[in-house]
Amino acid sequence: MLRGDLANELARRIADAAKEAFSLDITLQQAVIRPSTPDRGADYQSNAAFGLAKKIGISPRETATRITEHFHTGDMLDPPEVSGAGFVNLTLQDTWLAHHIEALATDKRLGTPEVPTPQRIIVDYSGPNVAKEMHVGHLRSTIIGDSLTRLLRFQGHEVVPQNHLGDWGTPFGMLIEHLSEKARETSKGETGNSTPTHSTQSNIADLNVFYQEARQKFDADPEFADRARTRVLALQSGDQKTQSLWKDLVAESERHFQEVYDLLHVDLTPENARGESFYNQYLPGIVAELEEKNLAVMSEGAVCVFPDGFTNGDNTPVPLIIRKSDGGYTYDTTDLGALRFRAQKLAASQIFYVVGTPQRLHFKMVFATAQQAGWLTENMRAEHIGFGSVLGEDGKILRTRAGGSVKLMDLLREAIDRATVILAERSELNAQERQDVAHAVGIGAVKYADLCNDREKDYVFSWKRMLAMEGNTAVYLQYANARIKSVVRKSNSKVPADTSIVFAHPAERNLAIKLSRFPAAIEATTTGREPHKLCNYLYETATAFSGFYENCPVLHPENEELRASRLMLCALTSNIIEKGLDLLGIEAPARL
RNA sequence: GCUCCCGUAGCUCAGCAGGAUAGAGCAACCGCCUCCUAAGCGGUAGGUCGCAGGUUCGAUUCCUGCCGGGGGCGCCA
Repeated sequence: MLRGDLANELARRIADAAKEAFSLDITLQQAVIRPSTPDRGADYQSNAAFGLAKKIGISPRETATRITEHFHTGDMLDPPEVSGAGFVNLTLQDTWLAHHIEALATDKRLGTPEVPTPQRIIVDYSGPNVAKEMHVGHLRSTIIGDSLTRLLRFQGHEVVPQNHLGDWGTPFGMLIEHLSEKARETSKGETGNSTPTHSTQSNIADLNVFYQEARQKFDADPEFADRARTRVLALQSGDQKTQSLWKDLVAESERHFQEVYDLLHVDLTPENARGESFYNQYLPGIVAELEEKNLAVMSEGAVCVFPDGFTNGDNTPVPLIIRKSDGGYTYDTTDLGALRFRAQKLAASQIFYVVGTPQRLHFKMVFATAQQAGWLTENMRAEHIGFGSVLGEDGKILRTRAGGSVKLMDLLREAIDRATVILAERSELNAQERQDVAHAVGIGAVKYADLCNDREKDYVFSWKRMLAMEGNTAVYLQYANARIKSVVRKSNSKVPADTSIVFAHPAERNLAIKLSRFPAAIEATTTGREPHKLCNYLYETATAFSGFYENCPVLHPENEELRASRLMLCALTSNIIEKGLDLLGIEAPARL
């Protein structure tokens, strides 16, 4: 078997042995294959005997022994050994492992199988607000969503990213009114001969300042507030002048978003953007359909859905308000509209929402409602991929010293600046080359620090740790890869395809085992939508490489066979690290 | 009040379809550059896995309760 998790093959053999020994059919799960705990002299172990022993009525140890007696090693494994209370230790044969590595070295997919039935999957991520600068609150959604998109595509799925922009709602009345006034002031101040250029760009140099100005006016000036409210109505009723100003606002914001995405190397474009406003056209229909299906009812003047299974302890049902008593719609309605659109018009079979965990209840209720309405089915699933908050070193939500939200642009620039300083201290590259590398290192550090923690938990943002010269960081991986690249460069030779892998030192075999587990890492990462598992795998692999690098001279070994073998290990390791980093959305410079 | 999540080394985190002596990285201490990038490697020290019960041959992992922290809960999105 070239592609797939080796553990599956081992599980099959354990299952076969169990069948022969006890005439029992067990699943691959029940074979309980795990990578063996280190320093126990085995590559994998099966813990199947413990579960089986009870059914059969003999001791786990005896069960394990019977399994080993019927186990077919083929040329893949050494004879299995029983150990402890009933563990079956499995060790790959060196020659088999060597041939396997040789095959992986020439496999484009590095042993990773494509999914048998590709699906169209919507991934909803990033979702910044128009007329506001992107801030750390958007960081995780953007980074995790991007990585998931890459992972799913690598598996062979068709991914349709959707950037659900916050481009609608009552604040837009005040923003548009403010924009309108600023435009008037500017044109008054300009001299007659100046070309009446499209003025919005200069008017909104800083989106946050712009928003704050509008808010201040709204709070301080009742007449302005009135005009703002009128604007909301004008916007909703499609007033042309108002619509045009709104579009300017959206366009200007999208330019800003694009800058951030470019800096992050996140492949989101305006084509992926469908703002909340897009779904306005469907909202009355959503309410009507839910009423028709007897899912929506009037309650305290509002139209509500009370999906099954959501009560507030005292058995009062929890509502999804889909039309307010004033006739307006809420994000409950919009999310239902977006979901129906994605399921029906975009014909997705899965919809992933990469949104923070505080929204968990909301999505549960939206999905439950969509199920009752028939928009979601067995073959049309939605999944909330929640994530925790970014905390400051004080353990509270990350903020600036002034207490404001941290602008994403500032944060990313600082990451690059800090990387630049570090490179200046120790890089072998010239100033010109260092620029690109500083970008890769700085942005990589931010992304990796985010992705390497359990997605659902909060994590503490620390420059010191993420840009640390040592430890489990993006730089460590990038550095390991750069060293490999350097060796390969200096070898001045291509690795011949007919190279034989030989294990002369334990570090080589140790590395080989890690390399063979790339498919398992991808599998675990995608099924759980947990990028940190890929991070952990890459870190372990890079560590294994460091051990190899310390102990195994590549360019000047004892003989030519070793040189070729080691170069092949180098090349494969580099390919895996680069592919892994790529799936995390992180660049791997050839030199540091 | 109801509800969800979290609590593992001094710090930051893995591990948790129950399984062998609980792993990393920082920080501390001790070593290793006439040799492929020392942003590296090896070693020492550091843990009642919040507390108490329960299920089990076996629990950091599953269940219950408690303590501590955070989030969410009808007209913001």
